[in-house]
Amino acid sequence: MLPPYIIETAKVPSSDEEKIGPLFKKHVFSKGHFLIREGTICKTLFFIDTGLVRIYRTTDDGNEVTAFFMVEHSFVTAFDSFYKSTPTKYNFVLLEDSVIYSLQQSDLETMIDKSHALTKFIFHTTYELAARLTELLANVKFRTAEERYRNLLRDSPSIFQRVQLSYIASYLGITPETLSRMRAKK
Amino acid sequence: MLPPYIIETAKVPSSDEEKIGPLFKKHVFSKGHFLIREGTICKTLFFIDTGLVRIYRTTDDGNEVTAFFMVEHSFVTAFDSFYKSTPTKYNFVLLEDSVIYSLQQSDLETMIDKSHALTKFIFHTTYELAARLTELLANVKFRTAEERYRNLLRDSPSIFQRVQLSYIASYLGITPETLSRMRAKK
DNA sequence: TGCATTTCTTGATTTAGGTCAAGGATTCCT
DNA sequence: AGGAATCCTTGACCTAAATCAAGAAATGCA
Repeated sequence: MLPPYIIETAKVPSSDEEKIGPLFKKHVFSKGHFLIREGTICKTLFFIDTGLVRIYRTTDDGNEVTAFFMVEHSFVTAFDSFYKSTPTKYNFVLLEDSVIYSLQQSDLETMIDKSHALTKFIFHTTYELAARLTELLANVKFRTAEERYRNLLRDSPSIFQRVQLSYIASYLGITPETLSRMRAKK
Repeated sequence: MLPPYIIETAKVPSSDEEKIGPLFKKHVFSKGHFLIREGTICKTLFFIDTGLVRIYRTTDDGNEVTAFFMVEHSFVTAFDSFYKSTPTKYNFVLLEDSVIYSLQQSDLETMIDKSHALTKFIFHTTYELAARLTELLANVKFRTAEERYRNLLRDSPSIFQRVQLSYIASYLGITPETLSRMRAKK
């Protein structure tokens, strides 16, 4: 079944809905569940209906680096794996109990065939992700740790309620100590 | 006309080619030409057939920050503008004389309709871009300036022949002085 | 409820890379 | 070819944030 949020937002006509609905599967997963594990090949496109996913990788020296967080109403997949069918470097783990929809890569062609509305919508969300990544990149390159922290606090205050600080630190590209110090001064 | 590289790589059947070929326009632009200027709304998807594009933005304090470079055989557009029809923050300028193809956003639907091969290919390249951005982000957050420089030198040595050093410095997220110093030691 | 584990904070010290400044080397233009 | 921009290099100094270390707080679990 197609998630109601997508039907509304992407304005998927009900004629499309009948045809592509069966391609989507609904899942309820608990906190701690891995959607994708590093080293595996990912052939699934996920849609987060409710919940929160942390995407991270492990560095050569064994540290975990949070690449980013994805919240409800986002598509996620391992970009470095999905099309190329190579093992991904990333882990996708749920930080909250979540409702997730999945679409298999093998059904993508059918989806493109049967619903332009959804195809355009996925294009759209992918470009938004690219825009977000580009923004993050500019931030981490040319803003101070303090500015990045203040901006996150301004733009996504709820993340501080939902995610432990060490993950946020590595998302910001700083150490937990530095984050702690910045929080201390008002 | 569809660029030959795409026809081959995306395996676009000649039946599709006839239908979507007319949607693409070929351009020859000189070094220094702006494909996209910040503040404008971008409704065009470009494909770089030959050449090199520098994508940069201007910070609050008036500095230019190179987000990244795109070389031949890449699709480029202002992700923060294309779908949302909001003014982009980025400039796309040619660093070499280039052959560029363009597709108007208004023709995207037709393209999706007429060629699944190309639609899939554009999905594919967009995910590759997202993978690249994610990689860059991890690099800039958790590798030293020196490591980032060495990696770039290893992975894309030709960029040093094609692009001036101050642009490469801001791509790496360092100052020109630091880049110069790193080049000096062997 | 109480113990153990994990997470967060605070302090002292170090360092990578930034800033400022001035001299060379290129490139561009007529 | 010669002068003017622009770009790159080198040096001296400084600062933001990392590292190392140890205690406090929160969370999980029997």
